Amino acid sequence: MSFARISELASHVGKSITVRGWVTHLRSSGKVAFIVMRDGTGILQSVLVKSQVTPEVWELFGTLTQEACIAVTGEVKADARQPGGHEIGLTDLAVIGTSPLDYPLQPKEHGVDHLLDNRHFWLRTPRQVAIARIRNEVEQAIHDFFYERGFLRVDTPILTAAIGERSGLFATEYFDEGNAYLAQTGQLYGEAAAAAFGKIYTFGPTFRAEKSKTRRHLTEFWMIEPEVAFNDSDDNMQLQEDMLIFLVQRVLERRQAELKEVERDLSKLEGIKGPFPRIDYTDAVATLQQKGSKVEWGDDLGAEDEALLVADYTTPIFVKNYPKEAKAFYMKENPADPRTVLCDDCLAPEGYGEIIGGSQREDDHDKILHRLREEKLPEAAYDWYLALRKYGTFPHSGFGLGLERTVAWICGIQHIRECIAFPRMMNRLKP
RNA sequence: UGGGGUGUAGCUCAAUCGGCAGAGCGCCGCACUGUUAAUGCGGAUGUUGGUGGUUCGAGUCCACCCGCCCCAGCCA
Repeated sequence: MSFARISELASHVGKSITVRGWVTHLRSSGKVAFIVMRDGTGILQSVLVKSQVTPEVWELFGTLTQEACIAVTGEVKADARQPGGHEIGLTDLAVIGTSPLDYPLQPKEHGVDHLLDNRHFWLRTPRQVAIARIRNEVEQAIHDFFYERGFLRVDTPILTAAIGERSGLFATEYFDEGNAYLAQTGQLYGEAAAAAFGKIYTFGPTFRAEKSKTRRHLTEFWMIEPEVAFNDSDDNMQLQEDMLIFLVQRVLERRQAELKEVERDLSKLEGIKGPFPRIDYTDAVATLQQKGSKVEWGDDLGAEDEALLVADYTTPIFVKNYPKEAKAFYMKENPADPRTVLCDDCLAPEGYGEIIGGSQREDDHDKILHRLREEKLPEAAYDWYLALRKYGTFPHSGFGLGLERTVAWICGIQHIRECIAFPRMMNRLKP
């Protein structure tokens, strides 16, 4: 007996083959019956004609339920009516795993709470499969992008001492060392690695114990953080732009079927070309004030302000050189305006908001120590980080790309919880 | 943590002014040889999120609590 995946059926037309998978739909017209099944590579309909199969097979069909795992055997026929272009004329049927009648998901609309409670089953639906494949394409494209450009991937620790961003930390006991914290960023390690390897990137999970309940936040999310020795802030933005264009192009080239499944407006993605506008924070504030915003110089830009700015553009935009107070301690002071730092937020179009935060890093030992103290951060935990500024300090820049936010934008998905297999949110630790 | 919603059958929702708790899907039975969320006919399915209160009478009004959703803040 020879087996095939649904995606491979084109090369088996006219032959008898066995396909294994899970029942998604059952239809019967008395003497003709249909089984629609899924195997992860596609959707396949098999046809049973009562007069052409054994009574045992016909009877077995009657016992099938949604999500039963089955093996169907029969001749592969080309059939233009079918989604995958093929159909099986069933001659034999076997049940690999039965499925009771109380399967929680039906082929119809469900509420999001129910879907999240049943995320382990929700993943089986066509839209979720498409999103997962696009995410996978984006991940692979990121690796390819950096590999082709001579970057080294560095895997940074997940258990850390208290370093990183200012917002909430997840803590756990760590032997005699006191508390360990789940990493909020790999950046500081990335900076150390950049002095060893020149161009590096990290790709890993990060954790924020923020009580955020918005469509753009998860407590556990995946971040990609390149760090490049001798890149200044402008080089940094160029790298971000090149990467985003590369990612969008790759998905357009290789994931047309999945983009169609998630009903993405392709013209929006096809319009993603450089150069992306680079707007100075100070100019952005002036523009926003003209548009009626109450924002004042020195404030961080809120979601409403960001949306107002982005509305004029069809590509991502950079907002650069924010006031020092609004940003992290490690960002380099702007020589042209010391009230500000050399940084950028990359805002995706269509209201998807910030997908990248980047900056040139402060490379002056005394300045960064001063900022550390201003922020009242635990100086001892940063001793090795400060030493990077002592032994061969170097100009360098990097950024953090939020993977789920990027996938949400590329897919046109409203909430990033659908862009990761098992989302972690304030109120979701299961499944 | 604040603001705004919402909670009724397994799921998605309806229930007029406070007056017999309903529909579709799914499920069960029957019919049907080409269905695409098949169709037609028949059937079973309820602690109306919880606790109290008002009332002759509460899914509906009031109070408190709980869950969930959306928005904001925090950020990627």
